[in-house]
Amino acid sequence: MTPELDLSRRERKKEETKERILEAAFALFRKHGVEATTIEEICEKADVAKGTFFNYFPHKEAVFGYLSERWVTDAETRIGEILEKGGHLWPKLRDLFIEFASFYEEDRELSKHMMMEWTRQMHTPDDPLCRRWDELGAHAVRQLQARGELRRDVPAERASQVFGDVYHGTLVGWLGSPQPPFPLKDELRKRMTMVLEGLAPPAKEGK
Amino acid sequence: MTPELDLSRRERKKEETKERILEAAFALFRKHGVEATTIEEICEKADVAKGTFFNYFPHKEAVFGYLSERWVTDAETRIGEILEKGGHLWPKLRDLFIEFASFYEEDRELSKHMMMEWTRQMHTPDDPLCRRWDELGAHAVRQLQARGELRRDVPAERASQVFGDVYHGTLVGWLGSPQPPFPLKDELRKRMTMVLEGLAPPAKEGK
DNA sequence: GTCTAAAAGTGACTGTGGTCATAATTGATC
DNA sequence: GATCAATTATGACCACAGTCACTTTTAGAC
Repeated sequence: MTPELDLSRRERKKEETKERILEAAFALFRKHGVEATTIEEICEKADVAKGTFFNYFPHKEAVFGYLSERWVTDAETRIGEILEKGGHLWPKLRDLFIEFASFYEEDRELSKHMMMEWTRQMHTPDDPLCRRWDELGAHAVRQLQARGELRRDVPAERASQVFGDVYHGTLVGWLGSPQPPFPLKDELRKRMTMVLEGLAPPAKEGK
Repeated sequence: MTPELDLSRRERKKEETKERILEAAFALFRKHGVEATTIEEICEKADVAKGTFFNYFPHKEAVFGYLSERWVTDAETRIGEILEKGGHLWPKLRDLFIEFASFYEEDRELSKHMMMEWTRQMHTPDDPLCRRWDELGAHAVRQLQARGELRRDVPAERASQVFGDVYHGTLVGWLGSPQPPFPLKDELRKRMTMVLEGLAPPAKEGK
């Protein structure tokens, strides 16, 4: 999770400072809420000057980019593992994404802010993280197509975007739904299945 | 567009003030950009005190809620008109939404902020505008189902949400795509068609 | 007209976000 | 060790967002 390997002292210190800021920020967010936490409080807890915070993050909510980054990295790893193995991909991919939803169920408020920040990043042309996410999705869809689990006549990018939109939209809808919210994982499964079935390849006689 | 009908003087003045603030805000947004415009500048141009601004909007970007409101109202009207008439609904609905995309093409920066604000509203439980939007979508889908243009075995709410997610996701993707962006309307048509075809009712022998 | 309560408007005030010139630290070179 | 350039840290500083106690306006009641 923290690849410190063989960095110079300077680089290590930099990592440490960033880590301290992140830890302080999330601890305070969880304790007092995101809105109620000021950057100065984060800095005090992390024992750095205010200016230092801005050397690492352009604004308070940008620390949520760290969560997105971890999220995407995890997804890359887990999807990579699934693609290596044989058998039907779809049920595994679907269940993986449903499993990932646990993260959102854990802390709604934090998740809302992470989502807002993710959306902000989406509005940034050529954001590297969004790029990675897009490529990951397209890659997965190409594999589904290669194994005959998805129609081959739709561009992988488009199909992947549609899946992503539905996944993302469901999460946002859930985060905004009044308490108690609808069952997230169940709804995710149903919507994703709905979309997949619409993109299923034409049935062949055999099997 | 401005239903002044028979309001008391007080109500008329209130409307006027709000209108002045909105006009001033959008004029400045277009001239100097949203970030660069301060609330104080908006107030000066609108000739109101700063406190007055906050009587109408909780923060600067909330003025974009006005655009969303108009957007949804327009959609309600236009969709209502379409539903009243006969014939195939889908091509008309699809073209309507594609036509609505013109709004986003007109001013990308403004659209980004409107989208961000819309997303923020989505995170607010029981936001009345989001409710209206949801109900409108579900209603339209129910009509599609009633006329046999969409499978009847999927809940209208779910299908509507999926359409909404894809529409919204495509717009966000377009707003964040590097210049020159991909052709928005073309992509919208293709993605929406893709989803609809996946939800088409099983073909009957006749026709 | 006067009186009153409620609504709308006001701007001085305050706390925070964010900047930037400067200081301190690092590691490479001699 | 001394010197230097590049990187990182600092906190005084300023502009702005947002609040709130107060003033003004409005629309009835009499």
